[in-house]
Amino acid sequence: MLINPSENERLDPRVRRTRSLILTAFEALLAEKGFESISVQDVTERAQINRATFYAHFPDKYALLDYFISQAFMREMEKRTLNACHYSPENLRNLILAVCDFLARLHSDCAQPHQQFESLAEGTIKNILFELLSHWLKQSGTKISTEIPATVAAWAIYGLASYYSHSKKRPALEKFVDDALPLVAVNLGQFA
Amino acid sequence: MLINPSENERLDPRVRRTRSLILTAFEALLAEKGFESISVQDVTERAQINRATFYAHFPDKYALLDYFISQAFMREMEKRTLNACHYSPENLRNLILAVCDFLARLHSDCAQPHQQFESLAEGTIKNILFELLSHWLKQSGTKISTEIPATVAAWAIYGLASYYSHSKKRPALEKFVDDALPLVAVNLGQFA
DNA sequence: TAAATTAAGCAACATCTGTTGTTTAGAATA
DNA sequence: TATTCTAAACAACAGATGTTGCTTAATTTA
Repeated sequence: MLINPSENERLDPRVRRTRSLILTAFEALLAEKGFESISVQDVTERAQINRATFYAHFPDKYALLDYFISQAFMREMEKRTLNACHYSPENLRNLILAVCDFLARLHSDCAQPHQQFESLAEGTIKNILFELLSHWLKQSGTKISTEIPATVAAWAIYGLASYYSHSKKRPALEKFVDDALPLVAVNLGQFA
Repeated sequence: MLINPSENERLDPRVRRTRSLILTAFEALLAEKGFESISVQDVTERAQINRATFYAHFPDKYALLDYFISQAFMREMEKRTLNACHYSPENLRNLILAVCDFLARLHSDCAQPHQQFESLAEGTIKNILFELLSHWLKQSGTKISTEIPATVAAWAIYGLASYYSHSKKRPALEKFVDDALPLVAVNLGQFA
């Protein structure tokens, strides 16, 4: 389902248009009310498309959320060129920063990010993080299995970012990452 | 909403009965089909209660899932007396073991544990884990803030357990925990 | 350009949701 | 025990869901 820019271009323009209408409408609605109270109806009315058309693109609103988050998060990774690189403390630092930033923005952009919304978004983002970290660690050419360290790192990073983005009075991001980085890096030294 | 055993007893027996009927029905349905395709109707028919009665107990099926998981997980923690103790590598080991075990069982008990189900269960369990770990770390009487280490530990533990419970050919649990423990313990030494 | 392909619009469906008002029956209390 | 309280059953509601078959219009392709 997830589409990269190049194959996006040779997609039927009607499809591109509809998808973009859906995503824009969804984003606007998220700014107004919580995910749980957004219906497929709401989305299609706002997007000015037929409701049946929605179902030709997504099985349900949960799939839409997944696509929406994936797409936004991957774009963020690409923008920061974190997708194509290797493990180093500096890159890890930037990754943590990026995730904190992304979540903080997500929270400020969404009217009422409730439990359900957050849990689903978390699953989506963590999957991407795990893939990305696995890729990083394998660059080191090590024979050690990367799965366990990548798992711990992906979950820990998300946990930290989630904690940061929920803090009442958010500490300065840079300072927070200074504190957080070593707790993640400590297990990755062997891949540097 | 979550009820401990003592106050459960002095609850109106009709309420106790209904709740137990709902939970039993829900558990049975989870063994048959995925959470996404279980409707409130399904639950109330199986439980042989009126549908409107369901809504007197839970706002929707997501709240039911949350309650179901919380309740089962907390009971597991109590059984292993992990709820009332402090941080030590040995206790941490038991905790990781317990979470792995719980998730593995959850997966074998549920017909089709899909993304949505897992994400929601994860949120519920991790909240409990975070509270429990915060409690542990505070026992040490340290002045250091426990929030960041507790966050990293809760997320990392869940990540590991999730990884374990998804492994195709599950390694021996004891062995897995031997490998996993140090990655979590490394950040908690100061609270021993 | 003409023909073939396929996305989007439209309408109608059975089903499920969450809510409300009323009645009935079981539990707590005086 | 008699009375009061309140949970559960029941019925009916407007609204949303996910699906289908059909028509229309845009696009790709030959």
